[in-house]
Amino acid sequence: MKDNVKETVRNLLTSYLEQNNLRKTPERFAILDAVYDIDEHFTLEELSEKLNNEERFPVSRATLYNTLKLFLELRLVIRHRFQGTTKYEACYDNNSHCHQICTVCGKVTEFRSKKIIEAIASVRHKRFHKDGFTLYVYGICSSCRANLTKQASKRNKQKK
Amino acid sequence: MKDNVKETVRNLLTSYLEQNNLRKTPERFAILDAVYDIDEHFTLEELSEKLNNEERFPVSRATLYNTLKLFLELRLVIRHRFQGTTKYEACYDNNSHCHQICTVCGKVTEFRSKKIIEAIASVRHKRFHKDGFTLYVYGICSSCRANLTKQASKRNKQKK
DNA sequence: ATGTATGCAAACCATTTGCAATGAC
DNA sequence: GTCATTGCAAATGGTTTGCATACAT
Repeated sequence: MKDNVKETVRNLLTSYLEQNNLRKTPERFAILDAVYDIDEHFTLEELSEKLNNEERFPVSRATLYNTLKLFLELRLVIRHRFQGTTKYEACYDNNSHCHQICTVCGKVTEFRSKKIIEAIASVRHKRFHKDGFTLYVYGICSSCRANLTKQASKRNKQKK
Repeated sequence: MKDNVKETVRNLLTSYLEQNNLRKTPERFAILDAVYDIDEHFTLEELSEKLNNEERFPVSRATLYNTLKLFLELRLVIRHRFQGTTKYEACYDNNSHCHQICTVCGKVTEFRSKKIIEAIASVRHKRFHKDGFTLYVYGICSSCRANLTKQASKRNKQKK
């Protein structure tokens, strides 16, 4: 992740903590840094490992949950629930991509579409100040589709 | 939900079960009917209550989970994970609305946008056959925003 | 008759909670 | 010194699993 983004989110966190009389603990900043060093989806487990290894800042599970909750409220991260597993993702300066999910194998791919972003931005909301979005497009990937076709023709042969 | 929709999804389920040598149990059809009688998000708990009361078809928790899983695969329902709670929703003939979520109070509202639907439909995917989407637009609702402003000015007074 | 589906109860496991110790202010 | 925050361990609760029974085919 770009350094200026990391700096910006650190500043966002700092001012939020100051304005709300919360404490600027080293844990919080270590976790924020780690989150913004990952360029993709990650599980809490993976984040924990990253903080434990890599000469970083080991943190308890409870603190990880607490801090990610704080970041969620601040919209510094978003949380996805893909097929049973929970994944997080840094979203500041990174909230404009869409997710394509195969409903058979569960594979998640990202894509971008200027048209979609503009369409979402153009919607006027009543009594609501919008600041981000998550789009999941569901379907079947080509390899799963091929498998399904194969299975179907197999079944037909058996019947004959 | 419109009767012709209920009929259509019953047929979809029937042919899927037949094609895959699965059983057309009364439970499955009772659950499908109940799901398509609810016009909004619902929890598994609420679905269970609906089946228990209302002269319907009481079904065990395990079967509910099994059956909803089947419906998810068939894309007869979608599953949302809102702020800790899991909600389901009938999605056949009902998959074109978007969700607006307040990140402070968690309130979820639906909205529709032809422009967004068209933008999503217009995207060409590589090796992927799209058949539905879920859009969450995050932000702050006006009442939460008002509260935040109130709190902030309170804090400022205290400091003086 | 066969094997899938159901229902119960137990197991699971990610997440939350309670509380004592720590440390930011 | 005060009180928010951390970390541990225990509790929670939604979801899954195993297995005996029921029943669709």
